[in-house]
Amino acid sequence: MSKNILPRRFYARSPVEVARDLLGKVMLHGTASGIIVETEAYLGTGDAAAHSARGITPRTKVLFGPPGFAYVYLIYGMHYCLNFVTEREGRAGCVLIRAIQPISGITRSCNGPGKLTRAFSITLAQNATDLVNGPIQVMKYKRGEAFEINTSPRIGIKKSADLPLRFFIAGNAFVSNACR
DNA sequence: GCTATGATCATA
DNA sequence: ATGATCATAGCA
Repeated sequence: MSKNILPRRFYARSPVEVARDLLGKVMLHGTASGIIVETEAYLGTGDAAAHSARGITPRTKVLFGPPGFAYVYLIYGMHYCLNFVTEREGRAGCVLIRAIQPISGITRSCNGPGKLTRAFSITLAQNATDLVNGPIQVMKYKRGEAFEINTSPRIGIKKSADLPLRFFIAGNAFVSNACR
């Protein structure tokens, strides 16, 4: 039941590659599961919008650690955001999970970064947990159908807002409301 | 120690 | 357009 979990080398690449390849994959936490339909890449270098842009701090150190770990933080005092750490140890870079299409165990909508963490009961307690061997699991979707990937600028940031680092499944109804 | 500030969302 | 609400970072 856990043979399809993505290996650590899946995450040991650039955030852009991982963000694209994450679309259509399944995320599981507790009884909740769903298909990742929208992501954003945050680069380790040259990306002023990334939390890692100003170096290692207590909060961002996991971003500089080995790939395949969760980075969770609280934003606006009320919402948690879930990221997957990419790149080899020593290099920052991560992928923000923005929207998920429910499969099971979901009682609230997940079309937005703050909403999906609430629907999946993800909090700071899951920060720095292992995606390969931990409470949050990411795996291939067996019956995955073909889909088109669209890109756009990232949402809700001020710096580097021009970069097309947001990826989402074209036409998917569960993509967050902002510019579909 | 103190203060400003968000990778958001719901409401109006 | 605005308010809710707090961990983090930057500065004194």
